[in-house]
Amino acid sequence: MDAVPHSTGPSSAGPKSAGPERTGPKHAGRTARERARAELTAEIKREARRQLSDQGAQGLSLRAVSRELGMASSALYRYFPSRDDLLTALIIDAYDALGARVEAADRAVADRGAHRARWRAVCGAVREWAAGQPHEYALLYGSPVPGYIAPEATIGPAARVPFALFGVVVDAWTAGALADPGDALLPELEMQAAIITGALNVIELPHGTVVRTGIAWTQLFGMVGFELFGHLAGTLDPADAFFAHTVEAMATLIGLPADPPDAPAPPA
Amino acid sequence: MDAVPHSTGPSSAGPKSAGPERTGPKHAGRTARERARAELTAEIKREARRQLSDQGAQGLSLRAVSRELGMASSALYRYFPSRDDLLTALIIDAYDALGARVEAADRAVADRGAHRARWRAVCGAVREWAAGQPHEYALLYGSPVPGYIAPEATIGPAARVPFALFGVVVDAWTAGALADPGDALLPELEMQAAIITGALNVIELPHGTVVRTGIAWTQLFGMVGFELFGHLAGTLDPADAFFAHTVEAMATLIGLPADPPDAPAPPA
DNA sequence: GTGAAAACAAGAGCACTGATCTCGAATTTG
DNA sequence: CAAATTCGAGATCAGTGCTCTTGTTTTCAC
Repeated sequence: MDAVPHSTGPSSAGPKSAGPERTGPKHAGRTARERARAELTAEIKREARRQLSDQGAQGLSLRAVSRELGMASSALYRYFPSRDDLLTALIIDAYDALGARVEAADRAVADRGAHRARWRAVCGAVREWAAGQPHEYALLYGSPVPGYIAPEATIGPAARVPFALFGVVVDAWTAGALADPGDALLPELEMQAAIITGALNVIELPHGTVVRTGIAWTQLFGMVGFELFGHLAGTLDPADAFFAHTVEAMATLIGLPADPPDAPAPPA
Repeated sequence: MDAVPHSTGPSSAGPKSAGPERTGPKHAGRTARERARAELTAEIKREARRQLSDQGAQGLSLRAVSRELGMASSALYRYFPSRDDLLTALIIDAYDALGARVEAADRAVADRGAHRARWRAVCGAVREWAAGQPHEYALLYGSPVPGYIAPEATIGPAARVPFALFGVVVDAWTAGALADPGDALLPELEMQAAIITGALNVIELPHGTVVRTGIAWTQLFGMVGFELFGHLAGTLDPADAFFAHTVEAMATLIGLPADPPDAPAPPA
């Protein structure tokens, strides 16, 4: 997600003081002060998320948040050193919310061997989440907001969706349901596919399949973003059919076989 | 810069009064005042675009623009009723710049029958333009900036890229170089494909091909956006190979045949 | 030409914003 | 209990988009 290793350094969420880390993450908020701090932090984020959902990142105002919470604006800086840090915290939360939703959608498919149904579920979950929280989606996948350097802490949560997508493909492959497309790859791409395969903790996965899944990944977010940001208006605008069709087309591109007949059929 | 004849219309730049339209669009700036107005408008946009390229839409400040131009900030409102209107003007210009670049890249392929080469050229032009003006790309395809309602005047310029993509496909089809993929489409999608086909002024085009081109269109922008916004970092980050490979894969998905041997070969 | 009408630039001002600093009050820690 | 730390509030600063008023300049019709 971000190329610079030290990213924000001391400027990410939370107070910069290394502070009372001695207890470790045993249970939340030992002292009353710590508990109050955690609660207030959560409350700030909740109110900020509310404003974000209302008017987008542009309309998120520290002063408005503090006003709504009945505190001075300056007090907010004890919890988030800057507006961007608050935004970063919201970004991480949003990545995690989306990731959790997607993973849940995958898990909800009872038949773990119905790979195409799982693929549908994962893709559909992305679209549904985006439709439900358009501003948060825009925060994650739209233009980077400030000058911005994506903090290190976001790359983990951000990877959950591609992990879910690749998880389905890996399962299909290890189940023997996938054929090697036998694509010829450029050397650079071959190496990158190898790195991805390694990150997936899987013995082997045809590199052509890896790349095709990458194509489907970028396609999915391109399509969802276009729908959400109005670029499909006038042509593919009610995008339900286009989306459903495309998800199948991408599954076919990867090579996911049709599900057994008792699996949930494609919508409509 | 702008292609639409009356350019801004009543709602964007310019005073709201219908004013001196009697002369018609014969030649730019008849009276001295009109000429000065046109020049200043262009100068404002130029300076605004400069600031945009520097710090993104977030960093575009009316006051800074006026300061740089040596005028009072209030005077700027005679030319653009609001900051969003200035942004809208920049958006339209950017769409046109991108569209012109893409169309030029297509035209630059001498052999009009080398459809795959033209496809490569068009896709590559999108990526190159995006890399060259990341902030303007973000303005067009990132999160909608204000509360925002895409003004009517943007849809024309915005359509130039998909038109260029479809143009290649239509040419390939009319040249008999394309096979009907014979995709089964949902009724809604079938209707939308018919609408698109109608908008293309082409007698017939297999609806499956239309939809596949739509898939490639969304994939292209998803991939370019992901690269530009850093979502490929750590995996497919130097995206040249991935991009080249994917462009070919999408051309294959549509059914564009390989070019004749004397045509420019795929890069690398 | 001349006088009315329209367009214009500038300045003051409003209601905001993010951010910093200082100063008492509360709380945790030794 | 005392010292150290954390905390909240107020004042303040520089900056923003935008509006309104005032006086000047240009244009247009007679």
